[in-house]
Amino acid sequence: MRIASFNINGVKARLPRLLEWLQETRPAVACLQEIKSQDEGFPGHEFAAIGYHAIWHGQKGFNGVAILADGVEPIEIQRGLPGDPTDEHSRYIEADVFGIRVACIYLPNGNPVPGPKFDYKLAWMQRLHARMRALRRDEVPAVVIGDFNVIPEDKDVWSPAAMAADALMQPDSRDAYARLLHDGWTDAIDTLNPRGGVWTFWDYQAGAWQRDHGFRIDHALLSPELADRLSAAGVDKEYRGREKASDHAPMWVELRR
DNA sequence: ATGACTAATAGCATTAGA
Repeated sequence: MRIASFNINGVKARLPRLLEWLQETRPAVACLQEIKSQDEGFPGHEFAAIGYHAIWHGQKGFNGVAILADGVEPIEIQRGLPGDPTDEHSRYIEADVFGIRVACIYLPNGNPVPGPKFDYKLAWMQRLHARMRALRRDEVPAVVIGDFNVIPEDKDVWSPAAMAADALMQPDSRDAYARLLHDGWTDAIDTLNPRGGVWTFWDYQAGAWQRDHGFRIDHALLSPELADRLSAAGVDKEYRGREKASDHAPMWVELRR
């Protein structure tokens, strides 16, 4: 069973690419980030027409997340990341699908550093840590998947020097990511590609795609109950090269039944 | 090199992304 994640950078702008990817790769669950749509503008009927049921948490202009499931209705557990009632960003949605707890996240970018956006990123990561500890306590098979906006190690970026000042690879960002893993979560792509060199994002600018100047910021973290079932993980890289592509490529994990 | 693209919203530029 495949669970996939795709930062689509606009659900309306990306709709043809998105439908194409769903039909060609047919993941059981597809988590979307940056739908950049209000709830009422989300094209749920387009996904229903090809057999996917969806739940979503939208917002005007930017952010926004969704969970699509092949042939079943996701059972929504949580909308919005708990821990700060003043946070109005739509960056978290969690559901039970096929007996698995699926948390779809769009972690704040945090640039520029330093500043209030970076502070928000680190605070958001603390709240995510608390939520993930709660998931571990419940001992449910769980996957936290999406755009983490963290380059975990130097092996996960084409040029550590070029990105050194970026929020995505500040020591504070990396430490916070490592703390998530310390509770027993498995970074699926990293576990199966320990030497690194796997990218999920290529900037639109400066010919980054053509030069393969990318990095890995989209991750799937598996609870111990699910890590035992991991059989493969990868990136659908070729979709980054298609017409009107997102700046992210889809990534996925394959789980044994 | 405070650059370069792209999407969304409201325009005839600005914000946000990473």
